[in-house]
Amino acid sequence: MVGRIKRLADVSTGAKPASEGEEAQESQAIVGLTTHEEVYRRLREQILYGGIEPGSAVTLRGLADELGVSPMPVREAVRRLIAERALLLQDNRRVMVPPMTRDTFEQILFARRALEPELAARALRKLTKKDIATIEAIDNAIDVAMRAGDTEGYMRANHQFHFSLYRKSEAWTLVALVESIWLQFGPFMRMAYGRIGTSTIEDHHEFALAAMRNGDAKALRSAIDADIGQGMGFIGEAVLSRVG
Amino acid sequence: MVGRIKRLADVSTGAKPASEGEEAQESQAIVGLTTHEEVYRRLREQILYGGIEPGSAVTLRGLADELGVSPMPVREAVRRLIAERALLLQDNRRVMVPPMTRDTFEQILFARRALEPELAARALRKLTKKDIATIEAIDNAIDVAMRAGDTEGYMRANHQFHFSLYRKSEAWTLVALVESIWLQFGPFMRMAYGRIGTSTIEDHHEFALAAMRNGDAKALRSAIDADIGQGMGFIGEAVLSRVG
DNA sequence: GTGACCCCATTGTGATCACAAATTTCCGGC
DNA sequence: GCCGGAAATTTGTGATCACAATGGGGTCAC
Repeated sequence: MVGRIKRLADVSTGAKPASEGEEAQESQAIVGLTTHEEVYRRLREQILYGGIEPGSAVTLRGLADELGVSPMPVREAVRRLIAERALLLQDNRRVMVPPMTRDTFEQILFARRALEPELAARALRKLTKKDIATIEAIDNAIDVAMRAGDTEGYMRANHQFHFSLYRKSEAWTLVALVESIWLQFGPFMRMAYGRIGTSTIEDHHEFALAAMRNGDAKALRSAIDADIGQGMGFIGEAVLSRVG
Repeated sequence: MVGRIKRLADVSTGAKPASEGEEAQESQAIVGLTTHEEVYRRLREQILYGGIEPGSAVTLRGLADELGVSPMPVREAVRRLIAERALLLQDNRRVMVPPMTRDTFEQILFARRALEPELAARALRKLTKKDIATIEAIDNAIDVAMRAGDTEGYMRANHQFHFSLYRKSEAWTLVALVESIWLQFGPFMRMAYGRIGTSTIEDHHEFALAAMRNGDAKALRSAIDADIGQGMGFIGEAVLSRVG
């Protein structure tokens, strides 16, 4: 059953079918993927874009039935996400989306500011005009989703904005660290935007784009840093006021 | 077969049986651990302390036979380590300890310097006299192992030195990031010391300990930073001269 | 002697079954 | 009516089986 191209049962996951293009090969590339890998990506997206509420439990057989596969590949996908700290294995051996605490949140903020501006600066050196145009297009998509109040669309586009930049750095080790970090605050971003809406967002992407055009590493660093500070401040205010 | 206390076949893994004490509960706590967890810890240690040569392949059935368990828990343990980037799943679907490249090495160095001094500084605020004494004892063990040319003993003690400090910060999210990073350069540390020996090591632990005693965060930060720079420089020189 | 092709062993992947622990539900006693 | 305990269900864990793909080794043709 390895290379067999078996489509997963097409459940309503809330994920847009093929509007990605971000994960290098997305819509067309189900071919050749293991079931485990496909389950992993689905779950990952659900977590990253807030499809699963923090604190809510996740069961192996439940997911397996939902996706129309045996519990086996689900087990591996879930294990993988636990290792990435996107899911939490409790002492009960039950799995859930980890709740956010003020401490964790602050650490995530620190790690983001320590790593992401650097990634942006490294990417800058390899950025072509075409790359910048692509990122500009993504930023436009962000604006559209934002004005439309499309929370998930906004989150997808925002993720794309940052990572299509970071990936240009080709610093895969650092990118992997940052991806793991994003997985950990994704659900809360969704909670925040779900409460307050996307219309009030004021990101620093324009400054970042200007810095890219000018090849100004220092300015790009501050723009990314400011964007992180602003975005995380927003999330923190919206969510942490009532949580730990 | 869950809670069953089934000792794994006692294979010669090169790992000292119960000299740890570092992972909070080590020797006594096999009780109640899942087989998967136990396999994971064994593999993790082997990788962390250089028991497996970089580039060498790892097979599920091979490990399963070696450890006297079914391939199942091994699969999960390996998946987990792949997610932590301690192992690499190749396109062939074969698993190996990832080779080191100059780029990866440089990124690891950057990440370490960005995160570990901060962890040390955060730990400093919560450090008791007793904690410092413990760390001092570990540093003595480092000296002993170093002079004895006991490479693995040195690596274990060195790991303990850093993480018994970092863990005091209680910044678990950041500690997890750093643990993942250490897993990625463990095998190369071993290669380096294997080639050049441990007798020439000149760490900055004394400065770090002095800073701890004085409660001097700034000095502790520089000591840790210097220690990282020195240690990684040593590894880089020994290994990267002939690799990519 | 060398190269290509085919066969077999090895290995990862997925499904199913068996079991234990934890949770939930339900019933009886107070 | 409420609380406690026992039974049943749910759920994670581990083993075994089946299958496909990759890799290696051997053989045959030239």
